[in-house]
Amino acid sequence: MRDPEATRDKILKKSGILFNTKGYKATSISEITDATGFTKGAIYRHFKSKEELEKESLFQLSTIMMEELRRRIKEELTATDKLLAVLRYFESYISKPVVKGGCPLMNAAIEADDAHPVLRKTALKILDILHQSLVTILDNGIRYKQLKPDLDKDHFATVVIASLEGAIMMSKLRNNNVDIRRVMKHLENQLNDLRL
Amino acid sequence: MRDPEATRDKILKKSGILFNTKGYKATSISEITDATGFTKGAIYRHFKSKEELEKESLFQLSTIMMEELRRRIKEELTATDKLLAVLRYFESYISKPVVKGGCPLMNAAIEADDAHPVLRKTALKILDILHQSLVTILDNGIRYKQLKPDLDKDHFATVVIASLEGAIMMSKLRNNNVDIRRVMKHLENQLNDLRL
DNA sequence: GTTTTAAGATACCAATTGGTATCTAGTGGA
DNA sequence: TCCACTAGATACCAATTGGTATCTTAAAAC
Repeated sequence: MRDPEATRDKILKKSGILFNTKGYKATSISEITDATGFTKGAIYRHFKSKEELEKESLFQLSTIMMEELRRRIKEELTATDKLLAVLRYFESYISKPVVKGGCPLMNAAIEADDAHPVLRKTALKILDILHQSLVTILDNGIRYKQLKPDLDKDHFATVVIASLEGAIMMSKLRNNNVDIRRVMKHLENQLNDLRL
Repeated sequence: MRDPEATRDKILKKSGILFNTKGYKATSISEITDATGFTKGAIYRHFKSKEELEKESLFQLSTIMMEELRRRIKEELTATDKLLAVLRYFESYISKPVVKGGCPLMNAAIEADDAHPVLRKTALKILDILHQSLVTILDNGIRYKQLKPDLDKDHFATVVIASLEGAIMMSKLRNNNVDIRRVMKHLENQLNDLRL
């Protein structure tokens, strides 16, 4: 009956959804006990404070997100197709999100200020990983003569991440995918200009 | 000594800063009394609930933001220069923000979910106003033969807003203006492609 | 100068917050 | 089979939350 690992997982999973939809500060321990069916005792056995639970949850959310993203990237063979897969993945954030409540990176980044150094550091790490994944794809694209050798990888990666994140915010607010589609189309055009 | 209008203004101004930096839910009434020097009695005389204060604060923040933006747009004569002024304005969000804590639109949009319909509605309104300002500039640019007549105004406006908002998030998180600069350069290039 | 109005201070409220100490009971090892 | 361990439940804590009722006092109206 008892399965401490499963308990921990369930707490992480349910709290992750709550944190990502309602916000970290705005989610209380009692909401997590309601969602999981466990009591405070169980939560504080597995996590030493709410702050630690927030950090672990965010890390888990970003892991889910990045794993799914990597999976989709791997499925494609050329740099162009891999980048298109990234665009499609971000669009799916609106229509059928892998994690509910929008992009965990964005949510944590907005909520994290100087008073939440733990969230901020974790968000920074996610952003770096995401940026690096894009740079790697671009790098390989150049190496295998699929993309123009003189393209500015960091520049392009930043533009892609910024516009996709902004578009997710807009589409979530407007509750449709018009904005994310427009941005996708724009990035597709940019990408075409980079092809050899 | 007593000046109810000034009291209201001070409450709005100070709470606006707090809401925009710490978040709406995360800012308590007592923090606002500390920041303003007024008591709860004063606050609840001028605002019937915290939710109403949040709405009024956000509205005031967006008004400040849009007024400054319009001022800068008006200073320029051509559509291109007006759009460049918009880009420069968003960059100033990082270096010397008109309102502390990042873009009020983004902050409210991220925090607002189904549980905060008031914030959400206000954020939607701000987004629409911002979008419309850009469209108007583009429209005039076409009318006065400064921009290509076949450009997709809504498309371009969406791309500009999305990438700038995303870039602000990234630059605020990284605590530098590398990202916003990259995005600005990108948008400047886009803009050049639209010129006649 | 007195009265009326309302701005803002004070004192309270129940509910909720994150956190802890203690207790109960399920489980693996001997 | 019994023991030791620990997962998780229960019961508590002080502090804080948003909100309200009441009181005081500054200022406008007469």
